[in-house]
Amino acid sequence: MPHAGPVNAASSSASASNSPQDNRYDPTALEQRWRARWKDLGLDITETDATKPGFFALSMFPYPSGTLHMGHVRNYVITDVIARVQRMRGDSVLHPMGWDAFGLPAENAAIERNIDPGEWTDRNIDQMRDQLDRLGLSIDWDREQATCHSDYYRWTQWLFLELFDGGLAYRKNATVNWDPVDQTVLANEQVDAEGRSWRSGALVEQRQLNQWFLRITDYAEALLNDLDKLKGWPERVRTMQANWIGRSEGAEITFQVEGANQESITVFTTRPDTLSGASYVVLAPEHRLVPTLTIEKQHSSVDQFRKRVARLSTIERTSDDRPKQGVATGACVTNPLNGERLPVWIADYVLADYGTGAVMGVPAHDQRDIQFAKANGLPVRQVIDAEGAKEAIEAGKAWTEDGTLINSGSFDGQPSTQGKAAITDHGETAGWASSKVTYRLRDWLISRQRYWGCPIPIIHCSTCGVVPVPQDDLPVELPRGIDLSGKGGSPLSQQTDWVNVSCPCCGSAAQRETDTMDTFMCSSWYFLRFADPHNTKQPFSKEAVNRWLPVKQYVGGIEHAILHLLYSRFFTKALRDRGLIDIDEPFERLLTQGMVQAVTYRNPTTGKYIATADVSDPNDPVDPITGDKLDVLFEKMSKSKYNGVDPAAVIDRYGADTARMFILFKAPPEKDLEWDDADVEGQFRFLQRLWRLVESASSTLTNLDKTDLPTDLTEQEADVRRALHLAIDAVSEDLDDEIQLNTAISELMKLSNTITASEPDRLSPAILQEAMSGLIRLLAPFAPHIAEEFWNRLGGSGSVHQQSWPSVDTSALIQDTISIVIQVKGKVRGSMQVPAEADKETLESMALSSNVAKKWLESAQPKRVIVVPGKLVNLVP
RNA sequence: GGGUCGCUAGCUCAGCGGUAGAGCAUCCGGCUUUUAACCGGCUGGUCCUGAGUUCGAAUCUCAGGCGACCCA
Repeated sequence: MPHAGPVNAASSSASASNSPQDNRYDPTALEQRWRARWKDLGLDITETDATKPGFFALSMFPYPSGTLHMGHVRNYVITDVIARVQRMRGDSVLHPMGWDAFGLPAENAAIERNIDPGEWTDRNIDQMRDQLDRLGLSIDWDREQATCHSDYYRWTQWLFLELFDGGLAYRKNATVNWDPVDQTVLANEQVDAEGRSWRSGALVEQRQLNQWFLRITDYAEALLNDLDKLKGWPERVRTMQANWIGRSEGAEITFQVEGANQESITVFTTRPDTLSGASYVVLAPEHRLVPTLTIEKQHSSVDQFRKRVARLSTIERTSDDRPKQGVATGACVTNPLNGERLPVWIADYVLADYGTGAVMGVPAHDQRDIQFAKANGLPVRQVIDAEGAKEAIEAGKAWTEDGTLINSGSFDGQPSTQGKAAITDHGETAGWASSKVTYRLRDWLISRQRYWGCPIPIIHCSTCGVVPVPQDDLPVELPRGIDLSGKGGSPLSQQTDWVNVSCPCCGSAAQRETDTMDTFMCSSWYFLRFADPHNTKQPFSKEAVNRWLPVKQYVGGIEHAILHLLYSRFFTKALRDRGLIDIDEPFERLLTQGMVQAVTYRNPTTGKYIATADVSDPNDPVDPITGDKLDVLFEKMSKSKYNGVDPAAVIDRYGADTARMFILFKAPPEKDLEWDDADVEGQFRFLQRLWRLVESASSTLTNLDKTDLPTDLTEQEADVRRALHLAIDAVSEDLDDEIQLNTAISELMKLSNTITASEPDRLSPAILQEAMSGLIRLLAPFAPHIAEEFWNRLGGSGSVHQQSWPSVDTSALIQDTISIVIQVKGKVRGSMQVPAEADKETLESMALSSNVAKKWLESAQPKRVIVVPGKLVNLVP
């Protein structure tokens, strides 16, 4: 902040009652006072009145890092406005908060500073709860949950066992993503497009390990199809999920391997219509047949190649702009359609766990195949013809569009779209093909080789095998007070006292599972627990879930478009199939809020960021050391870019209401928001203007009770009423469907401008009462503290937050006389005042006799007159 | 390469066939011992470009440009 704040700290002795001498806006004292009052009144406690409609407003719960940042503030304030409005609209609102409290930062803090991760986390939770509280969020803290507390995670374990019982949790040996920095495996969703860990940013390696998975692929079809039901979700999130699931229709085709052994290779292809154009078959280097098929002479080059590929990430292997590499195995197969001999290669761009781990190479009609064929001297044969196809292929570009089959024997002349089914059917009859649907989605790898997570409730017994911990023995508590090094395998495996148990089945010596669960497991069901937070018999009752779920409005960051949102949808469907709940989608409406950004200064030569404080002239920023001109950018707030703004500092200076108003006004919720100190000041000034308006109104008003409106309104009074009801209409509109909190606030500004301009002391008390009562109620969800103060100063009864949302009186919108535009040939040339109910004929004759017509038509009769009642008259000469 | 979204005042955004609008900033004045704060007022627009539809286009259509995001 560049200069001292405007807040007068000396007047903080205000009491909860109206005090006339207290005429400065002092947010700090005022906000504390009202929050204490609300707490006493229990305003934020969830109503249990089952006759009211239930409304579940939920923010994505945070990781308790200990410090609240602006992104959190934006997230929770948006949800809070929605929750408060919905309460005023008469719903019973559930607005809870919790902590996604397992995870690596706690463990790393423990390793670096020798602090117990549990204590560290609890301390952070206390700090963050205090910080959140200062924002004036109407959160029901009685329902708070922390995923790292055993009264929560015992139910995470219980649900794991449910999934295990249903065959949805299983263990397998697989090639998995290994994060070398965090020393643990990761799910596919947790590796970004560049092959980096979503948390540590480290390049992920591949390892062969025995791990726990959840069978999310069983739900691939349902997760894809039900996206259509999610009308309240942003289109792009649905598209991202659909792409991630990656359904593709095609066929499996079996090629017989030549020679003595009876082996065959099955490939998956989405283009069975191009089978005649196959000029080779490629196996993933990891494919199980590679050792058997490779001929003697090729052994060493194949082995070398396999070792080299093992070091590459999936991204590196499949990226389009990288040359495709491979080696021949020396084996050959027969094309079942035309009997041709095709060589078998292995190549980096074929992945073992996608499809069958083998593909047919059709260079003319697949871009990666043509690159591979060109690099390795393999033939290219066109089998689909269309305008421009031949030329494209000759230019080295695969023709992937539809066309007509050629060079395909009896299938020649068929459209390729029909050819797909025709060739698959033919192969099905002959026994070498079958139609098949595959997905890009893989099963969810949930094992983590870390300490601070939910223990997987499994016991390994040498006689009984994998044995679930009996549900009555839950929770399997994490051992506390252990030594964490951060090196070498799962920390739990070194806790011999904890690991060694007797088998629940046979009683012989056995060992606990020492991996913990992916923290996304904990967050995949927390919304259900909020419905029934204190249940000690089960994770939640069906009745409670039916009362509150699905979440009516979910608010959070776009970064979870796939991760958390896909996992939670899967959990919901799996738990429904286990009979535990009745809903099949957890989140009815989703709002993905944009980032909070702030200005950064970067030296384009060195690439280094310069702190704002070190930039002497923001209009001409130069590097204080090198003197280079700096680039000015807006980027997400972060420590490394020196552009973070601490919410606590803003609240200290301006109060929570200003912070809320700013963050809501500055950009629509879905868009990125650029922090600007000047605009924060602007919001503070707006609240001060309201303060003065209330001051001046208080001389007229002694209470806000509704009284009868006068029958004859002055023009000014009619204007005020119209402004009020227009504002009610506009703000209400902004809260439905597409949530536009920024424009809602600008409507409040317009309304307050109109009331102020009309000189409140000249309005009759009933008009002023209606206007002020309406304005304050509209303001209440956005700036809850100051609105409460206003409500009380003007003698309103009870709390403003217990009032009903104002409703529109359409009669107030009607005007006696309105302004009508006169156009000549579509150009606006003037206007006239007419009675609101004037009909077309009247309007036409009035327009024709107007000065405007005389001036622009020059006494000529117009050929055509277009009259739009209430809007305009257009004279066309 | 494909898809989605966007381009309106210096900035952030409304408006989505019928007179281009808010907030902030700028500028000028008032108040003030000064600074800050506050008050009042005025500016400010090829609505990205081009073509089309229409009596009339920021708004609808097409083409292009630029930018963001997602996918390949």
